[in-house]
Amino acid sequence: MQAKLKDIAQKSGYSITTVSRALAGYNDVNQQTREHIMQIASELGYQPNLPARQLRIQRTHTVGLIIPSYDHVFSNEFFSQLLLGVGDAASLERYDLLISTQVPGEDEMDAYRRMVGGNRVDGMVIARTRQNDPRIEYLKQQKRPFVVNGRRAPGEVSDFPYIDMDSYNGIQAVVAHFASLGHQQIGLILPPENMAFTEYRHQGYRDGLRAAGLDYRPDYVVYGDLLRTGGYSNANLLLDRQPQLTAIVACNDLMALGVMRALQERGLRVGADVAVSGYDDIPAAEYANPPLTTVHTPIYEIGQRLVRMLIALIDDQALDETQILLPGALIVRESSGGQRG
Amino acid sequence: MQAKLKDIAQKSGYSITTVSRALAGYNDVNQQTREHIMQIASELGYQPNLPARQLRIQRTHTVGLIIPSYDHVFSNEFFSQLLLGVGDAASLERYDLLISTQVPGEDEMDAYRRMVGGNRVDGMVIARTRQNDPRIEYLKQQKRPFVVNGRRAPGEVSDFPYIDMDSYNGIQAVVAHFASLGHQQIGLILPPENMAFTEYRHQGYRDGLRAAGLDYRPDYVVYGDLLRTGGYSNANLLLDRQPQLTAIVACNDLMALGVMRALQERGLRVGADVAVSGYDDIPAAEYANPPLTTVHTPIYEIGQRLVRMLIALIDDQALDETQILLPGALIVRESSGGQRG
DNA sequence: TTGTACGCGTTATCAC
DNA sequence: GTGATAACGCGTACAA
Repeated sequence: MQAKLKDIAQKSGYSITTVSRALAGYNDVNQQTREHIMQIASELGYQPNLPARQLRIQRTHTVGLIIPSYDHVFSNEFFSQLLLGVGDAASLERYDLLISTQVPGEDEMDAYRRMVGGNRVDGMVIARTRQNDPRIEYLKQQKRPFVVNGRRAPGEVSDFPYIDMDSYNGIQAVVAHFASLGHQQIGLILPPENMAFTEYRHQGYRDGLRAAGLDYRPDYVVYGDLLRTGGYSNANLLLDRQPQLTAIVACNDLMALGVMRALQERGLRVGADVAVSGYDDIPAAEYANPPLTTVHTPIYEIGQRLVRMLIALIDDQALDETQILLPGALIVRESSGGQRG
Repeated sequence: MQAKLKDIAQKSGYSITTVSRALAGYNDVNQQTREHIMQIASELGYQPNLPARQLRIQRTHTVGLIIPSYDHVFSNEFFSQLLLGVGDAASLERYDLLISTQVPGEDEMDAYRRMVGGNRVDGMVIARTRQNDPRIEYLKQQKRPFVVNGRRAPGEVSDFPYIDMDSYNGIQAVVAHFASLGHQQIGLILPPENMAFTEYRHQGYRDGLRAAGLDYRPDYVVYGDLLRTGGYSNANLLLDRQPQLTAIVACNDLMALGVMRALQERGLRVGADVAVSGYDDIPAAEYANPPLTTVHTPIYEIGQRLVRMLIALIDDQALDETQILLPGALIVRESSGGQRG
């Protein structure tokens, strides 16, 4: 049997109220009384019953995060980093983290309704926004605190707190880098079309080419799936049709690794024959062979900052910044190759 | 304002009791009444208040998992896979997952006391057992359901439900494989000394050598940290002192990737000059250059099965198996090289 | 400084 | 079939 306030009250001779206040640190309780009570509490191994407390104070001290099912497949690295950032920052504020992985068959919104509508969390972290994201509508309508990793697609209004990476800039920097090495035929493997950030990257590519005086060619551009296998198959697709390409910009590191594998199977040297870049800078990028040029994305830090924003919102504190765009840093490694002849 | 039973009761004209029973699917309520009530509930967007329900029925429908702080650093892949397995299986049973990442300063057990003692979860999943693990003692003493990934170290009694991989066998298979290729000087990079599975792997190595008629040499063995950097530095350490080594067995893939990097920096060809193997078979292993020989470990599946075991325990069902040892499968790839001259 | 009384929203027991 | 009523464990206004 678990010890509860009542047990401590009986054993100490004080009322439940006094015990509650003593343990909660109220200063209107006699010092000796408090010590006595705390002594007994620790003897009994007292732990407050959290559901009861939550019901009473209407607060859970918990933030929620739902992992969409399609994320099981790709970008594990992304989610595990985000999760650790979110989890660490939450722990520091003594918040817990409630996770639900959405099961494939189920309506995505059910998980949100249970967590939010069921009062299991004080606020939500949303990741991987898509175009017309229904989760955001729901949370706005419920008037529950939430923060988002990723803004909406270009053209849509992002009227909510978010932290996003400036992937327009990131891809632009990659293209400028390749152009400065003398590349003129630069292919692009985009994320899936319905992801919010896809068009930003597409535009970054376009404008990067223009800034370098190069033409945009639609047949140099394909949509991938953010997986290694997607990089592999799309690189083959691209090279079958456009063998003149000397550089391939992949929109994440996993796809870039797949691209490298495809090149190597074709007997092409990564870097020397075809330059390759990724995006995200996951640990595997540095350890790839050759090491992968990429854009560093501070996912862990984004997770941390998101939670701090969220907790501030929950506590009704004013936020200094509610919409943050983080620049990515270009990391040049050997997969860039050298200056072109 | 959130709709509660009371609101539905008022609007429908029935009592809270009847509303509760109608929504819970009791069959002692009139069919028309039920439909009427369900209609109103959906109009009001009713969602049951979970903390209240939890308090009342003394069940949370939640399983807990605590991520130790040292795991932030290494083996992300391990934890993200485990987490997804746990999360998916939990979702299928309509359980949620409460995560706490232990903050570095805090006493590890505090997180467990809050989760378990605070009645936030019905049971716990424990991962990465260490020698003399205090978490297991605590949960046994609390008489709370729990399942463990990993048994205790050799010599200790594992009197609790677990699923572990048979890493004794796995490493033995690797050594046998290398020996069959003609290797006679085989180095080993172990996990940290205090991890429960370290000694199993050590013994697998020892017995694998003996089975192949090779001598065990303590100076061929070092302890790593399961990180890429640990593999890198330990490979250099090993090769500085024992340049005659022709094969290095690393106890996880990350370290193996670090070993490969060290070899390549020394101008040695992975496979041809020095064979390398890892353990776990994370996705990066297949995509390494050259692809990495390793032992496949079904972490995702282990996570799933652990949760199913745990939920069975919570529901007081009898388990057919409570202690499961899964064999690992040797995956031979190019980092093995070929037959030795 | 301490105690009494009440309510958070739900489910379960019992009577009608 | 349906409805009062109590209880889960806690926090807090108010009174003493």
